[in-house]
Amino acid sequence: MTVPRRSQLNHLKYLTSTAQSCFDAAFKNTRLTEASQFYSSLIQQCLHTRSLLDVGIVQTHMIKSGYIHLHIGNKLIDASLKCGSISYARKLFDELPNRHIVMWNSMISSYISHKKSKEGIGLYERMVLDGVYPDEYTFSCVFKAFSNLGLINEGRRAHGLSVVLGLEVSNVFVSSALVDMYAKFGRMKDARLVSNRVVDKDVVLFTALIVGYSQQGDDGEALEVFGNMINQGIKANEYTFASILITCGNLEDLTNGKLVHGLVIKSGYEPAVASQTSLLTMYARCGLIDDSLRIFKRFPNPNHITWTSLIVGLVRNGREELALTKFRKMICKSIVPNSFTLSSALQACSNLAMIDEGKQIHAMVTKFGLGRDVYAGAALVNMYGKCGSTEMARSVFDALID
DNA sequence: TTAGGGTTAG
Repeated sequence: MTVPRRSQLNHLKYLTSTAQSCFDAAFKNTRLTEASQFYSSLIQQCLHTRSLLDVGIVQTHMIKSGYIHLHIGNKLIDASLKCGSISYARKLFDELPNRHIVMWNSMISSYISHKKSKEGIGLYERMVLDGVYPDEYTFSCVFKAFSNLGLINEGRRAHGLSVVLGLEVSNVFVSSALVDMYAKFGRMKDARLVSNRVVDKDVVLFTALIVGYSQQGDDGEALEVFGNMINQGIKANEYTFASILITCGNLEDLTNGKLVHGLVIKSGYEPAVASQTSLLTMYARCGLIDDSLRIFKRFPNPNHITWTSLIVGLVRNGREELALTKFRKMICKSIVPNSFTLSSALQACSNLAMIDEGKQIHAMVTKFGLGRDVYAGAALVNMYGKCGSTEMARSVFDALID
């Protein structure tokens, strides 16, 4: 049997609907290794077409011809995931009598990366109950799911298992995922303990630690960690620079902010959107709003985060009128504002006591489904209160706590 | 077979 080409998948579709039995008879005469090669090639074609329908056709044919083999079954699951259907992959996964660790990991990580942390953890727990040992790939994705779901005790239990299996600090992917989990739970002491035990630290581990300290309000420690990283000869990347610039901004530390800006240019990360946005925020926080405006002008296509960063920076620096001009311009460009953007625009209205503009933004809050958002709600209450409309402030407040 | 970690706006 020759290796099938694109046309053979079409041919298989044709056979499936018309002369299935003739093809099956011919197929059964071939040897198993050839069948494996045949199906592998067909699945490969499904990956090119990214069509779940094709995966289904191949699967149906495999079942009908009696050729279901673990190796091929795994390939089918992989193809279904790559075609974007977790539910179809899960159906195949549940039907397989023996599952390879790779497939457990593929299923779990697909759930978690598609914001289905609960399902991912459910499968992880079933894997452990089934006596399948999680490996470094399993741990590198499940810790994120525990922090997404706020399950600290379960996360700590999984951490314990990774220690027992000798994977806690021997694999930096596992360690950095652990550091990130503890940081998200606000447990920086635990994050630091894990990090200290890692021999081969890398940029991701350091970045997770820096972000953790910064988000817990310990920007001084974040800056110190960054210094340690540089001293150890580990190069910062786009993610690290974006984070450390925010740290400098929080500290209103223009000296270090400019020093980092120099490093960003030297490292070639200046064009990166996150670096630019963080630079803009750092300068705004340090009171150099004109530098922020200059950086903003260089953006060819600013996204909603960039626009919002500028608006927030302008309001912070007492440039509310320009903030509202930029806000209107952003809306004209059909960039959808979110809770961050709208609450900042409302802050500008509040400072300027512009109730009519505030009312228009109130309508947008409702239009974009943020009527129950606490930040937008608080900004509305504040705006109506400052503009002397206590009745409206009260009504928004009551709707919020209802 | 082939699967994995960290950024930017309150």
